[in-house]
Amino acid sequence: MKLHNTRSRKKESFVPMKKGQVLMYTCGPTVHDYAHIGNFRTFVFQDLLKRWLSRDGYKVKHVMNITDVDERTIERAKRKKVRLADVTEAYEKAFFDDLDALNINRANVYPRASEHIGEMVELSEKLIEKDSAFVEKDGSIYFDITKSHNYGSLSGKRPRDNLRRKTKREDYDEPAHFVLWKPRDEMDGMIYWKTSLGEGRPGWHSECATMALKYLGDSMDIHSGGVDLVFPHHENGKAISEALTGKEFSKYYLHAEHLIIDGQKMSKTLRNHFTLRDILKKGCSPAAVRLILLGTHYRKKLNFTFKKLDASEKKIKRLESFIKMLSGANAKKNSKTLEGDVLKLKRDFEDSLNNDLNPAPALRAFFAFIDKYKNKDISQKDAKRILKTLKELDSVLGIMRA
RNA sequence: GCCGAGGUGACAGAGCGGCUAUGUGGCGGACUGCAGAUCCGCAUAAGUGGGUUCAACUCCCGCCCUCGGCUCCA
Repeated sequence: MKLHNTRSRKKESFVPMKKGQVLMYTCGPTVHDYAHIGNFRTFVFQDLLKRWLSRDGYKVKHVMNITDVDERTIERAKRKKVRLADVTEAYEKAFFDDLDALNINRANVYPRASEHIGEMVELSEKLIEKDSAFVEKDGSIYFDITKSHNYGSLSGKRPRDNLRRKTKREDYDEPAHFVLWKPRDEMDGMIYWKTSLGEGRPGWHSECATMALKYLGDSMDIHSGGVDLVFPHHENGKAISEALTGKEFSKYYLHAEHLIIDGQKMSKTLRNHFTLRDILKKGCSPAAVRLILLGTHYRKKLNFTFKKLDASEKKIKRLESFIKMLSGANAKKNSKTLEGDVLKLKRDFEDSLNNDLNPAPALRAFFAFIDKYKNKDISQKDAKRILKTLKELDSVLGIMRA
């Protein structure tokens, strides 16, 4: 199986650290609001990856964090004048409901940032000890990127490149040290923790490094998220972890391109910012949404349109009516071509997904197979064989109703 | 300034060095009391200039154009 590694910018053969086992960490939602359809593009891609690895015989240990302490969650709680937990618990629940709707398999662990404050404090202290971090006058703790020998190697960015751009402005501050710990701030209201570092709260980048270390150990096989996380989030998480352990943070980095709506970037001002709920309210099936999110290769921008949703809906209906038809199959003769077609379907399906999880040829093979048999008289025996095959492949696609 | 993606028929969107992609829409037909669904058939293609080749939409080079990222972000 080949996967595109962001770090090398090449497709590489996938070989996990330990045979038969995959350790995977994916960046989860910030529970300040309902997750939008673009978030789910990434999560569905990761689900496909996980399902494919599982089918390939790997035992996958998957950790996905829940970011429940950050500017946005705090902002939301302040505006609604409720406790932080009231906001984050509600949206976390909504997130899991949405995962179920899209038939996304659960991770093994969903650690919350708020429950790992102690570990993040410890991490900051260790980094100070190692001289990889420093304390500012106001009590902030920054990671010193000049101490990281390969900072920028994941994203391909050299801090110098930004220097030129930034110097055009006044607020230029180089190098781009990033914050590990923020001292208590008036803006945060009552949200802070009393720790050995003083009162404050953690910075976002500490979170993934800390929880990955705790639940997966010093190194993992796959770290994944949306492209926007390549820099700075994953670059920083990598720098933190590697400064601490001296070991490679992750062997592979997989990043999903963004979803756009009608050719435009999703944004609230353009009023094209959709949550999964918004879309399902229009009456389409969750399976059709999943099929759209699945259908475009993860490294290409996915152009989401309602026209496409209609086409997707029709495809799901075609699949469902075919399955219904199978239950009534009672032809006398068995098909002579079926066995060969099943083998070809499986082979095409596997070749396609083994090639950096390319879904298009796999889906094409899947639906072409259905189209070939939907108008044929099928025996009961053949119907069983067909259904078994479709179900087997759907353990990866997840678009059939159970 | 730096890094990256892409230009295929009305639209969306694949694969492939020679063989009809496919879907939506359109057109013609079948079926149906009408509609819908379904089925059969038809049309429309490869930004631009060169190169490699017996053969290029597919490989190589130049040009044009579009788009994305560069410490809020999946």
